[in-house]
Amino acid sequence: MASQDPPQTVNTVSLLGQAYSLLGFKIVDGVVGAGFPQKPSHSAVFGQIRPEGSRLSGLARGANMSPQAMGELVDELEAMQYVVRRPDPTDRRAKLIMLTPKGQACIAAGIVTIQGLEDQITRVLGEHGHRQLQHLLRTLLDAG
Amino acid sequence: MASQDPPQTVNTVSLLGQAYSLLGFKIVDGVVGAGFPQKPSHSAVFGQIRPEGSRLSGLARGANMSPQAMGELVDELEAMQYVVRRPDPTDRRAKLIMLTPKGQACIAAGIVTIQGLEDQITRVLGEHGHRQLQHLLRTLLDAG
DNA sequence: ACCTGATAGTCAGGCAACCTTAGGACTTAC
DNA sequence: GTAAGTCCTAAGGTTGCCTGACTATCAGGT
Repeated sequence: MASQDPPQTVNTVSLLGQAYSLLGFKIVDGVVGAGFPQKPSHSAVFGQIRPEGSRLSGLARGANMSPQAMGELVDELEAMQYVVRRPDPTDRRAKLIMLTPKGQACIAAGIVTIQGLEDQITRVLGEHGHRQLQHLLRTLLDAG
Repeated sequence: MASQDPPQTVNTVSLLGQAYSLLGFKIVDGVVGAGFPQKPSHSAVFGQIRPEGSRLSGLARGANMSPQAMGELVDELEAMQYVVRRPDPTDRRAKLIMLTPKGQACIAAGIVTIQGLEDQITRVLGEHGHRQLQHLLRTLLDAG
């Protein structure tokens, strides 16, 4: 979403978008740079998959997308050997999406990358500023 | 970009993304609600077109996309009579994308909508909080 | 045991918003 | 006056999602 004001009067929404885009790419770059090739959309899986395994439909709901779209993401991650599909012992309709050791290492790299970014934000804004930013954003979201 | 932490430890990037997405949709909703149907991608044009007219290639650079993609957006806006293509008198290779009166009215509605949102943000965060949020985001972006 | 209705996953096809490659019209610099 | 660069367009591909239709399974009532 771009500004509809003259460029110098940048609005809050535009600032939010730029900051998000900047940091989002840095995360993927960091993880890819650590030797775990992936696409941005894959974080919809990595971001919420549980250690005991998650169901496709649950992942889809959590990422707010259709089960079909999530199925495609899982296909790709399975081909890259980050996850496997296993029959769910408690429900023969379902399959559990489970992380392989490689997938676990990828998530670990993601956590390291994100923590590094958070540290970087703290360095730029100061600890107080960083906390304040989070608080302001959360307040904004709660007011929705 | 989803969190790669457990859900309760939401990170800054995720917060930024949510806030951006929330507000971005509100802008388009506001303008559409004011009687100016359009797609979110069209704001890439409305957000930066100049009153004297802009060139396609300039708009494309400003929106960080290919001239071809921008051409398609302009095609759509032209079909909806928000803009017209006129030959640039100073360069016969180029065409100037110019707002029609309807396009100008649409931008005016956009400005009103954004101002309303900014006011809403101020109401939620307080004037001090809003200024602080902008300052923090700008600092973050400058540090790139 | 049987039918009904919901749920889990998959297959097929489609659409939006970008991209790259290629090329024709025109301008500017040497 | 030619070469190189810029402005736009045409054609086709990719990504990331969607809806619709289908099968297998489950859970509830009868």
